[in-house]
Amino acid sequence: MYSGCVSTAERLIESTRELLWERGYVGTSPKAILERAGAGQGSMYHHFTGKPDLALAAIRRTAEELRATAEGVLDGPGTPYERIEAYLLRERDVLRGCPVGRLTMDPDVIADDALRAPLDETLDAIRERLAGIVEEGKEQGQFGPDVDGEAIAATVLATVQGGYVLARASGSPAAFDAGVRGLLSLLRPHDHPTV
Amino acid sequence: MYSGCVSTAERLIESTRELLWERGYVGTSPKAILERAGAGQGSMYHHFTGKPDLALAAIRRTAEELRATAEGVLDGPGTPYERIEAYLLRERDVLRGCPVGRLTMDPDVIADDALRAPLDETLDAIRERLAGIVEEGKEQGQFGPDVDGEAIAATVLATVQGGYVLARASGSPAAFDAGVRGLLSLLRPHDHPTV
DNA sequence: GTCTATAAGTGGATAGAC
DNA sequence: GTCTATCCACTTATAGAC
Repeated sequence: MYSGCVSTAERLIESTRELLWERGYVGTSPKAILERAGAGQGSMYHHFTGKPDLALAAIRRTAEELRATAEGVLDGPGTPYERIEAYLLRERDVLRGCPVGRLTMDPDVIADDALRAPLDETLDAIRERLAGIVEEGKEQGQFGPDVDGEAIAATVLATVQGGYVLARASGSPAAFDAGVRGLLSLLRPHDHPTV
Repeated sequence: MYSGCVSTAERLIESTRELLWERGYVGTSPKAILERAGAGQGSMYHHFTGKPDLALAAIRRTAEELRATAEGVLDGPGTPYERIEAYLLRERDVLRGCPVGRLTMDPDVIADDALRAPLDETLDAIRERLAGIVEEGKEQGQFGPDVDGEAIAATVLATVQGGYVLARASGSPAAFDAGVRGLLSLLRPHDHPTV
């Protein structure tokens, strides 16, 4: 049960965030949220219009938080390669999966544009930021002149999201780490033949 | 509603496979399965002990089918690079996601070793097959001597699984295609500096 | 084998007391 | 604002008729 010296609405949102991460949207009931938040039915329907409304608030916050974390690493110090490496190697609770990515497998989230929007915006923003870094690396000669920033950015993000899938299937973070290691070996700067 | 000239048990399994793909395990109710299969409660509990038992049969079949499809492409003709390319470019209904991969986000599947096992076995088999192909490519000089087959295999599989995530978030297959394109550009054979 | 009937519990939401 | 009571449909399963 979520506890802390905060408002009921706040506790409801935080409880929902936890449950959405653990069980997804379909797997999360108002009852479970209320139990964890230590609140009654009335509180929830006073602050929110219903489950979708509360979930929207929770998803928005989770998406913003993930975006801030990712951009914090990507805007850090180092060469373009080093920043992508830092992003790929940053500490993650791999077996929990990505709190944003996992929601894309939720039919009720994907069916609702309002619920899907925060996922799209966050993943897209990270992708754009990665693409810019790759282009930077190209200009500096760290990556070959023939690489496509947008494409590589999608590959990097997909490797992370897919790494979670492989890890959860096997019950071990090893597959995630292997995928990241493989990608880094492919990205690692070496002499580029001038097209 | 699923129809066809087959046994009731068969229709139940096929209906479950469809629903598990569309809505996951938590989002699939016996009632929905029975409606689609055109069967009554009694039929289901006659052939299976309950929802988990029926889901297990469905998941096993889906996992085997995916494995056969993937290995069919990977064991096809062509150089190692071409076979990996064929795997990455094979026709997919991208926005539906991977029928196996999506189940890894289902808490009740991951919590049950019997339900999780088929996912693990299938993804692991594809990974092993990919790793072997990369090693083959190394021997033939198509890939550099420093690449790690196991790691690259995980990267390839993760890019596919993560591509589904990005595509579903954006509501378009474009991100999947971009990720694959980026990966292929990184894998494409070129002159390798001898370590 | 397949059907309907039944049942205890949950899902999601409303009403009204305090 | 928060609580409890109430509601109806759904979930999962069992019982027993045909």
